[in-house]
Amino acid sequence: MPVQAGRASEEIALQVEAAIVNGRLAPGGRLPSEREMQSQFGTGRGVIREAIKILQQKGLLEVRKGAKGGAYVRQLDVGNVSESLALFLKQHPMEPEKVIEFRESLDRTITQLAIAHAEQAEKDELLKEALRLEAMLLEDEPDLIDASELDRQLNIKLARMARNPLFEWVMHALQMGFSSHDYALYEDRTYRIKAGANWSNTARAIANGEIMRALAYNGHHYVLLRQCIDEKAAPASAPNTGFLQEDNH
Amino acid sequence: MPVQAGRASEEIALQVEAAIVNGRLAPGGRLPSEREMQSQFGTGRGVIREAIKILQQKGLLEVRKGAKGGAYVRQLDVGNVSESLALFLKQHPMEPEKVIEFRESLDRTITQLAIAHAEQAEKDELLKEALRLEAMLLEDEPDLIDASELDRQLNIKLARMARNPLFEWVMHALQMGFSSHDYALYEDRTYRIKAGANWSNTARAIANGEIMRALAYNGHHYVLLRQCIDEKAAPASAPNTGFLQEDNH
DNA sequence: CTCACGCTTTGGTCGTACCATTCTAGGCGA
DNA sequence: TCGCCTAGAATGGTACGACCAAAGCGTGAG
Repeated sequence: MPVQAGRASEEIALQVEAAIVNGRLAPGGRLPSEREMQSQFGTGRGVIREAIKILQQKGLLEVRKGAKGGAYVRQLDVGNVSESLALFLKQHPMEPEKVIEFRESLDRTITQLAIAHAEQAEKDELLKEALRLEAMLLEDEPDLIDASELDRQLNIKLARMARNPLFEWVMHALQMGFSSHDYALYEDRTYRIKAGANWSNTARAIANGEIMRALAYNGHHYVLLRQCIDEKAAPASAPNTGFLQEDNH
Repeated sequence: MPVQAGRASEEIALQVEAAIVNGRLAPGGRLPSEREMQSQFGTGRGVIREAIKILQQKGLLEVRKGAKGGAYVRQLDVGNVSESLALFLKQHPMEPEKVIEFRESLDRTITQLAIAHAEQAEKDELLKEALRLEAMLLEDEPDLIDASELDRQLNIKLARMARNPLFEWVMHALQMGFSSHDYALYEDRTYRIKAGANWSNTARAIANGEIMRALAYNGHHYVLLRQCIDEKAAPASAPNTGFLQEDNH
């Protein structure tokens, strides 16, 4: 059990991670207390704490304090992966066109899969939410924060309807990485009205199982998006700022 | 600067992360030594170390010891995202069909973009490598490790030719997450020969700018993949195992 | 029977000391 | 003068010990 390699904390983290991945430590299970592990591994407590911090950051552990506290094994969710990708995207700003290109490709497949795999109830639900978004965007002074949040949820919902976790994951990550960007676009009144109408048209086509029509509306969404961006880019010539501008604490 | 919130280390980690993402700390830059930060933040050294461990795990920092050592800001690379995804996939095993579905969709777009955007030299290079892979897979006792590595590189190369980093990154992440699977498939002699031939056909079509032909071969790849997986899933009992074994050349 | 208090467990933080590694500068020898 | 080599400084890595804060649990008073 005891270790003496270069970085003891990472070694311990690897051992515990292996135990978790191999199922020897099931989700919900609890690791020994730090002081116990300290003596089990024959190391100082700081090392144990650092190992736990590593696994906590990976999303494998959840730490609670107090009696009956300790490190509990957690079930990973897409949030961790999305967060990782989002962080990466923040460090690698890229032209909006590239993001659009990617999302457009993704969206086409998702739409088709959703039509094929999702329950009718889900499709109706999607339509209902889309109509709600459209109504929201038609108001004189819409709450843009709420609207873009709903937009995000619609995208996630649609991705989930594709019944393939990978699409859901990537869409989730993209939403996290570029949320601020989407928000800015809705400030253009013309765009938001057209986009809202287009969302409900898309959702209606999906609900009716009209694949080609859904894809057409889907494509139209990206036409609108590109038009809007081209207009915004025309006056000022700052191509790739915008993602890093948010400076909150 | 000093903090007193619940988890001091996470608070500090957030502050430093914000500084990095906002560009106040450029990649290659160096953070103060632990003992300096200890006094700057008015906290114990353990807290500083844990904060650094968090950012190190996120891939934002690289720590070197000795004189001129310390925490250096790192440029994130896809490796971190891939690692995160791989871990997630380990805890959430999903049907190969879902992965294939996703990759197939991605591959179609990548192929089209690559034909449209890549230089002719790159396309020729791709073809050359594909031919090398095909020759490799035709050997009696091919080195499957090398072959699957080359396969991975081909996929990455093609993704890079699409001139959109997002495709490259996602493809990279997928390759890392499923490397073991790919390797196993090449053990099937029939599959690896057909797949090798198909790779060079695809690359040739791309080099010639024949979009539809390239997409056809691309689709064929996934037909082969699904056949191979289906056979492995349903061993010996299938009535047609016999004639699928014979080679086609 | 209920509620509050205090005890126990356990993570969170601080401080110090010492070790291991790495770079640097200055001295010593050829 | 040039080059190697060693001593020292800077810095992360580890250990130990102490105390604080939160959270659960049990017991005793009302």
